[in-house]
Amino acid sequence: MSSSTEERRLTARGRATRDRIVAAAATLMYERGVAGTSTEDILKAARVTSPSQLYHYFADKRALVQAVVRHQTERVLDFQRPLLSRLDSIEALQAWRDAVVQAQHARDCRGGCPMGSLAAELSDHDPEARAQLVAGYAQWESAIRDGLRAMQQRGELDAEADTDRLALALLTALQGGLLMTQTHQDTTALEAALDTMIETIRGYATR
Amino acid sequence: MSSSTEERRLTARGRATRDRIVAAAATLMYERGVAGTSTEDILKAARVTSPSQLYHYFADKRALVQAVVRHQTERVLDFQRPLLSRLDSIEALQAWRDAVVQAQHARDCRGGCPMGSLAAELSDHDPEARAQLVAGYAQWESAIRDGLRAMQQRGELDAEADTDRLALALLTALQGGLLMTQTHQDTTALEAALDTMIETIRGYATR
DNA sequence: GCGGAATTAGAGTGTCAACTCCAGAAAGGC
DNA sequence: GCCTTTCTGGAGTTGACACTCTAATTCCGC
Repeated sequence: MSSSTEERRLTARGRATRDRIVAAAATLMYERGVAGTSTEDILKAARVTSPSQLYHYFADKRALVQAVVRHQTERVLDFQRPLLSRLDSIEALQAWRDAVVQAQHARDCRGGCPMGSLAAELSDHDPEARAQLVAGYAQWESAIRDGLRAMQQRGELDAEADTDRLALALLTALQGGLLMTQTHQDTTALEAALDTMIETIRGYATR
Repeated sequence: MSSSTEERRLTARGRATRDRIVAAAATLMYERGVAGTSTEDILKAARVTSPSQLYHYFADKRALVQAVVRHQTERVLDFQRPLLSRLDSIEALQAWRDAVVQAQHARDCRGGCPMGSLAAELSDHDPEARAQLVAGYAQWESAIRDGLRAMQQRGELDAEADTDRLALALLTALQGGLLMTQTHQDTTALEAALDTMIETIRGYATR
């Protein structure tokens, strides 16, 4: 009973195949949705020969899905944190915006947010997955908030700016923008949403 | 070959059962997702006794899904348009915001946006459904834009306010807010996103 | 090296979902 | 009324998918 899901003792090889399964599942579920990817396809993609291996590491598909949620949360935060941790100006905020927009183009505007697509599919029917996603969003939100607060403490932002609310609004606009990017297959909505949010934040700039 | 999907001649009874099928499918797919609802469940909910009836009106499940997309788009716009068409002040904009937030509470913050959930699930793999959704969002966006322009023409909004961009940003923030509402099971993110957007718009108010 | 645990193999099972077929009942058109 | 088309009923088919079982193999600590 180490972490939330008790992980039995894993040998190096065991961990490797477990990781391969999660990574393959994450990729496929991102591309085809959770319901749209079969365990068989996952095994094939992970170069694993037998279903018994999957069920050796996971109780059932739901448990695997939860591991995928954790995996994707980690990936997103690993991408976001370095950009957000050094927010020291409106320009840095715009650099973050540009990086996000560019990341969408890099994947041809398909797939949306790795967390957001899981959220849309799972929130209503998988309480554990939902809880994981809420926790992930909380981390993301606080990374943004920390960035804004850093700006504020540097004196770039007015002291009365509500960084909590702005961070949440920014994250929310981003989620909407990523969904719209996926549907429209272009980033104009994402750009409009982020730019308008940044415009509001700029309104609090001390200049 | 009348409309996009050729509709054969339908008798009154035929149209009635077809409508019942679409309505039942829409409800179930909204609650359980498209992949999560079986044709069998749809038939049961629509009080239709045989699968042959479903396949009499729809070529396959995909075709039914597209009808559901149209159905939901219409429902959303029917709810939104009356609120948006009489935007004549910042207060009216806030009334719209309140109505949207309240609608989420009315459904216990579950389900998200009827169009957004379909968009997340279908955009990447059903081009026809995606096209329908893009068209639906365009209508929604222009309803918002018309409202903002009306405010502008009344002199409530500065002439240099970019209503096109603001409308798109508002819709995008709303989509993100509805997704976050679904995941968090509360409306704080939705409120933060919409309020921040409205704050920006207020910045253009001539007062 | 040896004992026990972790890992892998692969065939198999039961269920369920999408879809089909054919025949019978209702309903218009004239 | 009759003839054509629409609509409905219900049994059936096919495939896929999540998951199981038993047994073999590898690994690790000692």
